[in-house]
Amino acid sequence: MTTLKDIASELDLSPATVSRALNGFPEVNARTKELVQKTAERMNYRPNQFARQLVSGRSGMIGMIIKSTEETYGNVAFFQVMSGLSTLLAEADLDLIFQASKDQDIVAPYERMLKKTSPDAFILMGPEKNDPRINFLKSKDIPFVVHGSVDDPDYAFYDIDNKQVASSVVDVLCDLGHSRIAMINGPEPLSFAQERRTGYLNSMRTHGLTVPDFALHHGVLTSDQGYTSALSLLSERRGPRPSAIVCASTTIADGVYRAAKDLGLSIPKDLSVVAHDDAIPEMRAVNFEPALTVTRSPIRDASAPLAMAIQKLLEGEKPEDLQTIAKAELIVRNSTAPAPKDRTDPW
Amino acid sequence: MTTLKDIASELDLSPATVSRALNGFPEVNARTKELVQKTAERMNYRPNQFARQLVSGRSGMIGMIIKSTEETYGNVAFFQVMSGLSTLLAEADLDLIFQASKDQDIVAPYERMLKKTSPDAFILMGPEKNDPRINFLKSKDIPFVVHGSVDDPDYAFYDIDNKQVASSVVDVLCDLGHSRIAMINGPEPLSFAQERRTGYLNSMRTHGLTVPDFALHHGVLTSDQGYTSALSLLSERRGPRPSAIVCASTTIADGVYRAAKDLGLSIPKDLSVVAHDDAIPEMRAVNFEPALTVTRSPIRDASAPLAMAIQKLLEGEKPEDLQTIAKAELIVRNSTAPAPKDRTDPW
DNA sequence: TGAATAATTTAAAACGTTTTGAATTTTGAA
DNA sequence: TTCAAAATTCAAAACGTTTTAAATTATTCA
Repeated sequence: MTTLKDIASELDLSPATVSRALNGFPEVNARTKELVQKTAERMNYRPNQFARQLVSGRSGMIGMIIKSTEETYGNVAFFQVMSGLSTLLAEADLDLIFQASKDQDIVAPYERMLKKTSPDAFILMGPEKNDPRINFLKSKDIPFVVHGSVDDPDYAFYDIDNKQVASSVVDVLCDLGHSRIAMINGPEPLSFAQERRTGYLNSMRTHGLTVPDFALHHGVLTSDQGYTSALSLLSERRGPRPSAIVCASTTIADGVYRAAKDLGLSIPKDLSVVAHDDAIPEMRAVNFEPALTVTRSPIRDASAPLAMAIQKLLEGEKPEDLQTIAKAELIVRNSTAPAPKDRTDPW
Repeated sequence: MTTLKDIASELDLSPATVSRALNGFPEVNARTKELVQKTAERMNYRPNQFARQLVSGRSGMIGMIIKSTEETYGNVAFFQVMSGLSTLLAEADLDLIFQASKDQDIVAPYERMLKKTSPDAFILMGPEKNDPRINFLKSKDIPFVVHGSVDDPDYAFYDIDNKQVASSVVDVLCDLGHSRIAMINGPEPLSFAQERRTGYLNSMRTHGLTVPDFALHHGVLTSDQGYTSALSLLSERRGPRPSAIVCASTTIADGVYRAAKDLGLSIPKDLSVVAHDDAIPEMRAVNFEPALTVTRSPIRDASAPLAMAIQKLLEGEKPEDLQTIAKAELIVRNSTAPAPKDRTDPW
């Protein structure tokens, strides 16, 4: 291991000058700078990060913690973001520390990581209402960026406009004459699901439509969940069946398609289906039969704004100035059609 | 931030003693030890990891690098291992650094990470024949554990017995009277696929059976890949169709099921199907219709032996002594049956 | 040529631990 | 009591950078 001192004594310079030469400080003579760089190269010098961190107080690491669950969709989505993020951060010489935790106390792994590795910032996924992780990081004054948003946020975040996602879809369906529009939403505690519920309910109300309790389902984003919920919605046990279903994801829509098929219902003749499309590979809305109408916002698009926000935060920018809300794109395909003539009456 | 020195001067001790007291050295007086610990607690002392790393030369981090691709199956599998691993490593106070890389040069991200964060060891997934990453890490003398194995390994690894996976399945099918047994295998360059190919070919030969070129497919582990390959195998364009297909994963099997259905073939009456089951959630072999016969070895089972090997390596144990090969369990369900009477003749 | 100024380099401190080798205190036996 | 041995504590060095404040050298202008 060659050190700064080695180079210094080799060239009869002081470590200070060598340090400055290598870090591109302006006050060092052009000739010496070049000489130092050449020598460092020749002696195969690699700065010791530990020493650097000790004096700078910065680790150059970004923490990312997830609850370890068995839910593939969430993991795939998470992985997409994490992969993109790690690539972008690497360009800024930042590394990602990942931790899956089974801990009941969702703050504990943050404390542990902070003690152990002192990440310079965190990326936090899937915020919930009054999220203790957010409160914790605020109280410790650790910079963080949230994927998602909740509670009138004063922190840095990237999110899609989930209210718009839900309401735009309701608008489209109403224009087609639907009035019994059901929703199979994501997990209740998650903010995106709450936002979409609000958007959905608001838009329904605006159109003068009511929503009975049984028409709004919450659950994990799996095909089976979609199947079960759709079966319950379409069985007519609790009232006339919806003429349209709004799905939280393409996986949910997949289950809805299966249920419709099993019940002998044709999409879109008997039932219109719309979903939000996170653009997870291998669950492509275009490949559905019939092709699925969606609001689309690839989840991997989150990586760039999150990485950007992290870097700006580290440069000292204020969290409030690092909030991004993306609009989702509406793509009408073949899973939506005018409501069946005999089924336009509201609930 | 309270430091060792703060505690020392508070108690009129030397930093050395305080350090030893907190790290449980035996030569420190029991009373002082307790006193120091109490005071550290009271003053909310947190050792500075950077300083610690500087003197110990260890980062306490484990690197994990993956090629960023668009293939969900690979990602889900990877994620399973990584999640389990991070949880287990955390218990040993080790953190996982993750990096997805688009770099053409697959060694480059290792060099970068080594320079930047100096992980104490790496975990390497999906080894290929003559893998340059392995050579690189060996040349730099960095400890590493491989998930998978290749080239008569002299390094630490965890792998399942892939030859056995393939051959046991061929044995079962032969016992059922099958002689035209095709295989839809994983990506050609990956060692597990090569091992399974060898096991499959050997076992076929042992049973006196030949394998025409067109009966052995390589490709990514997706349902669509399974569908396409199965269609080609079952179309009889290149010869009589197989009476049994061996699949590299449950996702492949899913595609095979779809193809059989589309061609009006019944499983297992017309076609037997077997797969290897990594136990990825939401692709459950039991839920197939008919339930899928598999060799089973949950990919998450890799976490524990990998984590263990890492720790032992860091304790100085020799890589050659840290090799684990797990046998897969054969579970016969309803997707296998005796070969159709009129189709027992070999290719 | 000399003074003033600008450009470059330096020595030393700092970051907060761990560890080495020496020094001090305590204990036990004579 | 005294001395050797054991137990405990200490001062200082080491880890390899960055940064501050001072010192040196080079340049410019009169």
